Amino acid sequence: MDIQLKRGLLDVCVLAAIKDSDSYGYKIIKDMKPYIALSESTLYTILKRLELAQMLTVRTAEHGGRLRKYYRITDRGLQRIADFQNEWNEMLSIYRFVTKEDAGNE
Amino acid sequence: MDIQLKRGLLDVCVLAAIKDSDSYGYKIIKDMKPYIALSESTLYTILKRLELAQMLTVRTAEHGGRLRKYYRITDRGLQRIADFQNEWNEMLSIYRFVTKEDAGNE
DNA sequence: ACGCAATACATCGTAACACGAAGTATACGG
DNA sequence: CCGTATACTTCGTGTTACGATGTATTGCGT
Repeated sequence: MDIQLKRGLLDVCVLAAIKDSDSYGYKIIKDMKPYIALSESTLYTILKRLELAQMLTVRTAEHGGRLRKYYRITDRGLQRIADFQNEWNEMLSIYRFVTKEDAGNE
Repeated sequence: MDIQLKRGLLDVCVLAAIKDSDSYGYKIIKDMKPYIALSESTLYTILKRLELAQMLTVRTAEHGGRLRKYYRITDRGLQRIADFQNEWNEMLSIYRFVTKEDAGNE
């Protein structure tokens, strides 16, 4: 998928990936992979950005003798997902603009 | 609309704006405005990029004693629009991933 | 015991890109 | 003659996705 198109989707996708239950970096990448692939460096950048925007909180916990960072979505993060649904409607209107046939063309 | 979300849409929108008949900068901006707003500096950057990618051709013509650059879409540009329809399907699947309710939540 | 893949997170430099600001120049209405 | 619309251009900046690279631990096969 085109990298430019991904840009607006990635943040929301990461939020969606932790929406139902806390998750951590490696798992988020795996969960998102079937829908949208992203590299580790990208993910951790996004997670930091979302934390800064207070759309998620971080908690460090031990798992199998190793430290993991668990991410939990906040109300603000949930709101971001809700906002995305509105943006989707705008995108739909743009989609129709792009794909509309010339009048009298068919 | 979120700037990141716009990024993947702008190129295709500009192509769509000149698809049915040749157009020029100022008019393209006006035609797109109801769907997606963009500044002049952005538009001319995009037009240059699309020309480089051979998705449109440029022709300078006089109009009312003033020079105008008219842009015409090429086959490659039309193909880009067709490709966008496939990308849209990918986006739809991402949209469903983002907005799906937790199983057993309702 | 040793190596190697998988797990897990972090940092750095780069290139693409949208935008505001500012500039240039002409047409036209009041 | 002045302001607004038209029309295109250039420059600097901030955001961002990514590859490359590094660090460290677990667990499995042999």
